Amino acid sequence: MDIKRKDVHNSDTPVLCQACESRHRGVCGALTSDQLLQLSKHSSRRAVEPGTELIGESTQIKNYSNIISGVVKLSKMMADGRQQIVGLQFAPDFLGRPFRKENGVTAEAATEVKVCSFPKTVIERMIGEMPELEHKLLEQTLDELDEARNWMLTLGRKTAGEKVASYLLLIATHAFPENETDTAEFELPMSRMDIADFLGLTMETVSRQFTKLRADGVIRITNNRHVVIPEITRLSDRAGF
Amino acid sequence: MDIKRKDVHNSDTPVLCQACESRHRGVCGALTSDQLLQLSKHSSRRAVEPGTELIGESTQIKNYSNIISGVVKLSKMMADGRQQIVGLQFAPDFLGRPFRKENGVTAEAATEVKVCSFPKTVIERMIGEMPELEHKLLEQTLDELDEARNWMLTLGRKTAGEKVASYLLLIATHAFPENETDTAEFELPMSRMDIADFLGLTMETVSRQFTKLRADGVIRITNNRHVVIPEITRLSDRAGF
DNA sequence: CAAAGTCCTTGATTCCGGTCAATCGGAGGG
DNA sequence: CCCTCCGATTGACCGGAATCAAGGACTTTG
Repeated sequence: MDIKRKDVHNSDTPVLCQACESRHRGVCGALTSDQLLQLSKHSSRRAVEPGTELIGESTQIKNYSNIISGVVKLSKMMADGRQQIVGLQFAPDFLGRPFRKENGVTAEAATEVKVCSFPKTVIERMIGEMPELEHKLLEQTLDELDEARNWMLTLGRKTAGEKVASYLLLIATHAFPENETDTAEFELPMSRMDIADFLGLTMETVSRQFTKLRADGVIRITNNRHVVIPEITRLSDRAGF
Repeated sequence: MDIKRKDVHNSDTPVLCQACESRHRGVCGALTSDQLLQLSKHSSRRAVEPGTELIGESTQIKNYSNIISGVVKLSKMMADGRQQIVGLQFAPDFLGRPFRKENGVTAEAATEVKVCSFPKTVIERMIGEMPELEHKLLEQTLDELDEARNWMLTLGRKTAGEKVASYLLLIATHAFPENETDTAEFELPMSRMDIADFLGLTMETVSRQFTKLRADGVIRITNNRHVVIPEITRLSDRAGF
């Protein structure tokens, strides 16, 4: 596993987990600063490169993590290699399946990812002691369930064109949580293959749909990853809602 | 709304909610008998016919329910009428989206359904007071999320044949939670159209796949709804895992 | 029992997206 | 600079599921 030295802290030194102070959706948003300090004694931060497997589908879970930055893809694979990405997680989401030994999905870094991890035992004890923490977890889980169900509509009933438009809107929304203007500009966090695995399509079909959006003047792409959407309402018309 | 008289109780009379005593996954499994009695004062039971809408996609939620018996389908619809069933709920699941005014999906009775409902205000107060209740909710929500993600793999990556086999296995599993033998026999809780909407297919394709399974001797069907699967392992080979 | 209705099945044809294969283009290395 | 590598694009063709259209089985109604 590839760990950048500068981002690694010895897990015995008390480190204030910075991710947990800032935003609303991470596990630690529910904690007081005292509790945070407690947790920090057991936490360790690290940064990993794109492609690094953070959690295996049927490996034992030894620790839970908060995502500090980057995008994590959750995926499932069939015996013959067919793959489906079943969710994306952004900072400051919580990573891990509580109350189970295995978590049923593979978590893999899509971009460079920084995480802040705690041992399973510590976090599960804290859940038992602090109802606010469990409440936070319930809220995130309910949000993830809503997202999963939204995506099921996309997978089951949308055309390739609508799927790609929906994907771009999803990423644009996460890149600019409260965008006022009608223009969006961002880096795609995933390869064409990953996008295909997320949309239940092939790489080639995704590529053709990008080409069509480009030809129609709805989007502009440079370096394969950098996207500009001048009028995002024009794109959402194509997503089919 | 069609309510069978004999199943309706006046919500002012204290009624012990029987659904809540028996099984493990409903909300009330976490409650003591005293708490149950409390809740019963505000609960009302009713039975509805197949097709009855229990919760609208964007209607205000006034109450939450436990499913006592029957199957409830959760679905989403696009502006042009395309529909996707995003989940099935069986007794003793909890029905409703806590902490939100709207719940984003339509809940509709697939079979005859009996539910036990409580006002939103009562249950949300109880959640705040009783951590066990919130824990129960978190566990159900996590299970539903696992199921949703499993189904995303089915929707995105399986063929029509594999989808239908997966559906039959899902229903067989819920009909016989711990089936020892290799034979399964049950009633399909949904029409061909519903199954299609669940699998992201058309009615015709579902029908053809049933015909093929019948021709291959994997299943037997009578009255369109009654299914016998002599060797369920032979079916799961076709589901693709 | 006929008529109508609902749900399901079957057939003929079309078309969207998959498959297979060639090519492009930027990044990096000798 | 050429060469290779890798991801993305493009093209030709194919196939699985959708679409359109009948027809069948069963139930309900008068």
